[in-house]
Amino acid sequence: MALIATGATPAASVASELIAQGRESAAALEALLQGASLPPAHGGLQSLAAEILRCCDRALAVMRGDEAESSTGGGAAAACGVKRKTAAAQATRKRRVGGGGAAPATRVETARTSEDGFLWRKYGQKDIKNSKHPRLYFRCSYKEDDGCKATRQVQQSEDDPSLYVITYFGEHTCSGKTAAAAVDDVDDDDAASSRHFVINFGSATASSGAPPLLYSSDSNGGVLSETTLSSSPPQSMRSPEQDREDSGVMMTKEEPVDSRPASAGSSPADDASCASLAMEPLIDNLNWDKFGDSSFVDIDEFMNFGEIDLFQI
DNA sequence: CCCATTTGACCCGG
DNA sequence: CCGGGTCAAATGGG
Repeated sequence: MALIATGATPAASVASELIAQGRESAAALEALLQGASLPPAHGGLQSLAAEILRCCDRALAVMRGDEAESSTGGGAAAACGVKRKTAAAQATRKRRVGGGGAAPATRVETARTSEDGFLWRKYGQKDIKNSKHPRLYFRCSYKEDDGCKATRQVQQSEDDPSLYVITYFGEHTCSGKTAAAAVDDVDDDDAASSRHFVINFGSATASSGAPPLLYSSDSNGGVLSETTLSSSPPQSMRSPEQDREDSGVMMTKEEPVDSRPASAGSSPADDASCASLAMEPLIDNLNWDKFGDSSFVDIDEFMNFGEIDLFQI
């Protein structure tokens, strides 16, 4: 349950973390490029970003010792299947979001709320045993109708009040609509169909053969779901103010409760598994939209990559 | 009036 | 029985 899956050596952990950060950046870059509605000429840039992303992924996989799996694209699914047992064991609590499927989890620590581009609706809050701060539960806001099973948990870090631990579960099955819709909102739905892009990791992925979204790992079970953040689409709707502070996370209120004795304990609580994902049609394309209107710069505001660490659980 | 959040109850697995 | 996750009625805001 160490924070970092790569428990091997400290150095490895650090390296892994760094790579993860690099991956984040690459993903962000890709997202930006994607969203920038650049002239076709820039397609190369995207591929490049995708390539970097891929390399990071592979590096991470290798460090974890999963290289075999990661390299085997379709294998990912297979690998997952193989690991299924492990996964199943861990994913004891199926009841989670998807009910049926175990969802891969990605844990992210961020200084600020990370705007991942999706709209989340809070559906619960719970005080956790050894945490001073409550854990907030969110699910993809966009219509359960659409059946999007993505959820995420947000909790303020114990030690560092300025950090928030955000754990993502599940995939955004709302692919077609959610993200796009959200983005569209900016203008309104009227524009609906016309303006959303679907990121095509395909090429990158294809080459590696692995679905960009998940990687199976070993017992520790981490599955690295696609980077929640990086990929995050833009979508800034709602009130500007909200976007930033409250942004997806909104700790607006619970935050206040900051001082309280607690021993920490990094609880690995999250259960994740790759299992089901593999089975289902890989959703390799969340819809990303342009970061739109605001311009890339915004991304900085939304997420502070420097402060984000991605962990596999 | 609509809808997201709030908050306590309920449910499930360990 | 406990801890954690989700549901759902009530509430507040826009």
